[in-house]
Amino acid sequence: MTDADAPRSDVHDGPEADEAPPASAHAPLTRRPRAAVTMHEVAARARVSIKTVSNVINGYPHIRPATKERVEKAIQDLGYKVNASARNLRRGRAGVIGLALPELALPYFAELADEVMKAAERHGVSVLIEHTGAQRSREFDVLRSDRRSLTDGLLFSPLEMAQDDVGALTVDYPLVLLGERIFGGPVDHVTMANVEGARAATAHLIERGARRIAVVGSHEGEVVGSAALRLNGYLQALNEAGIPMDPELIREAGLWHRSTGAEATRRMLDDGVAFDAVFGLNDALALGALHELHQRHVDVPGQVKVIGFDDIEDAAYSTPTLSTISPGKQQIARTAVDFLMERISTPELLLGPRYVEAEFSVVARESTGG
Amino acid sequence: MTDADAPRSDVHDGPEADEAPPASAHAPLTRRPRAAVTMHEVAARARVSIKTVSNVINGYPHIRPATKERVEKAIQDLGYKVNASARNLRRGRAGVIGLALPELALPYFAELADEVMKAAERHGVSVLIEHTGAQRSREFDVLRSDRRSLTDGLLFSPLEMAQDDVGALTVDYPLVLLGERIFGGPVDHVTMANVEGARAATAHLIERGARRIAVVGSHEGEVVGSAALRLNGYLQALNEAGIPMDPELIREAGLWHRSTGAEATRRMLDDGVAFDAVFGLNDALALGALHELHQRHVDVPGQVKVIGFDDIEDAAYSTPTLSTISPGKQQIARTAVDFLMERISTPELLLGPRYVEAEFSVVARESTGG
DNA sequence: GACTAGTCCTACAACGTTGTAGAAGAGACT
DNA sequence: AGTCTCTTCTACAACGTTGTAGGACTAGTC
Repeated sequence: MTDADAPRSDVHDGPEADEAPPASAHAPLTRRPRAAVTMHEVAARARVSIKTVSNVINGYPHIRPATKERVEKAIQDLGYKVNASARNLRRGRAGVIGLALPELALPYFAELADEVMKAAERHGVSVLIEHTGAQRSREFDVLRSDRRSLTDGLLFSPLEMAQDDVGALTVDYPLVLLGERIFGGPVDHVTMANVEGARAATAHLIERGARRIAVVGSHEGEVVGSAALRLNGYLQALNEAGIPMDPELIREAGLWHRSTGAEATRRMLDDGVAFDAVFGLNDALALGALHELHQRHVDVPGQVKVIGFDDIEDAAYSTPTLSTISPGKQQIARTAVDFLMERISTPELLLGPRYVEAEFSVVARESTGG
Repeated sequence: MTDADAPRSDVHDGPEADEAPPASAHAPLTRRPRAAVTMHEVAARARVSIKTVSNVINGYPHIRPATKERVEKAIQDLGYKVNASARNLRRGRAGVIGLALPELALPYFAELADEVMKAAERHGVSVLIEHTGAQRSREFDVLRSDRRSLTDGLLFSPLEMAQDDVGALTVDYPLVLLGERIFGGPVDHVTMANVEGARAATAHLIERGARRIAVVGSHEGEVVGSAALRLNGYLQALNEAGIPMDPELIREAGLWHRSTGAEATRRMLDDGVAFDAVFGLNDALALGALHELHQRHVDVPGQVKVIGFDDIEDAAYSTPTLSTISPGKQQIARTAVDFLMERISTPELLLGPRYVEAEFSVVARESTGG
């Protein structure tokens, strides 16, 4: 049972370099620099065909235990790793999905990315993250980028594209849209219950006795988009409660950062507008408002109640802790990844675009006396 | 000038499926499901060899302008995109680097990832992010994962592996280590000036009059690691100022979250330990401390000054705003990516492991009286 | 008008894997 | 013994790209 006389069948097409230089004891310290082990080498060592190695790796059932062991040992010994490029080429699939979002430094997107990665892991795929930097042109670029061929599909969360750009969503790879910039496109769309969530946030403030509820973060003239939808929910709640809307209480903030939230609040205070609550259209804005109110020695929740939207982690640790709407990030991520993987694995199934709004909940914390 | 009679040279090995089914008028509405355009089809349309298409795409200089135009038009017409798997297989390079970190939901890592992606973009490569969830076993897994063949190299930021695990860093692909868990490994290492930064933070508190400076976030028994190094810097600063160290002021916190920072502070207050400053070993801890001090109506910076470490974005928007040490995240990211790309593109250059500490700065904000 | 030196293009053979087809042998049933 | 089925394995040909080698021109040189 020596190695030498084995009938090495499939060896002729293996790399010739594999033959040891005859009897010249080569310095074993010279580690071979970068020659990755291939199936051929494993096959030669285990004295099976390269296809059998492939079969072992892919869990093909009809393999004699002895053979399987021999192959597995050879894999161990040589430290073999499958070459993903070759496998992907052959299988026509990359095992990678793309996630395009504005910026990881924005907490909501970092947390979303986190959930997406966890969801992707359940499907055994990796995630390639791409930044758009919230630049319109880069959002278009991402859709047509060469990198698309590195991924089997894309989760796309635009922040600048608008309803008119719906045409750009017609692409020849699986695409799932996130967010609320575009509706009714030709693709699966997973989003949060913006209108209902905002209505609930506002209703929560009303329940706690607020009557002059300021909104921070509106976007003048917007029709869809988080700002418009959430403002809509706010107006619905006021209406339901029979509270008149006061335009002075609706404050613009282009970017939804703490700084802009603080600034909008500052202006409102400077304008002398009376209010007993602030609805920040996202948590960053609300935290900014909180910050400014504290600066001005306005008691929260005593004089002014504050609520946000998104339930980012910070909201639980601010001073005071921030009430907010939890939009179901995990459900969004899971649904989106499930949809995408479904499209990827059964492209022949030509079902129409699906639309899902995740379930939200009101998280009552100190900032609303909660 | 029809297409039909063109002498289609290189076509015999093109996909046979391309031939239309004989005269059966197939419903034109049935969009061809998923047959990506290949170079073969572009070549056939432009009536050149497939290699010429490749040459055009890769900017090979000796191509007649007319030919080039014809090829480019065909690419346009067919919407051709190169297949990354095939290219990578052939080139032996993926154009993707891995970034393994504990969790994106931790602000420091989200911001680091952001900077890494920007740095990667300058090199024209994509970033595949992997979570370790701060689990020791997963940190080992990441180093040996199958996914390594999807990437040309790895930026690795462990949080649980320790000095003893240095052996695991001997891998056969380019690897750059981040963080301060392991030193003196066989790989390039980029980190921040933990000791010096912590010393500066402590000195800053001393300058502002603090004498009983509590530390929140220590890790008992740790020798390397951010906790140990930063504690070390703290002790050095005390020593330089001739202030005796009081063990009661050094408070443990395993995880560096706001909640644990708040809790450690709470315990310290409950214990009745007197202190006039808190050095949170990271910003999250410091923000937690800030939160707890506020709950207990302790004035910051009046009664107690607080400083953190990392300069996460939140630090600038807390109430009061948090002084901190800015560790040079951008420099870290850029240096790490530069090192990695250098290793990837010139693997034959066997230079020894390099070690870089980024430059830090003290950011004085309200929490230390600004 | 033969040589050399480009220029522009093509054919072929890889890269490392997996799907398809099928061969060889063992066992089970006529 | 002959047929059938199942198990276990192998050979071959792809997947779509690019490096190598070289062929067919054109233009310049002596």
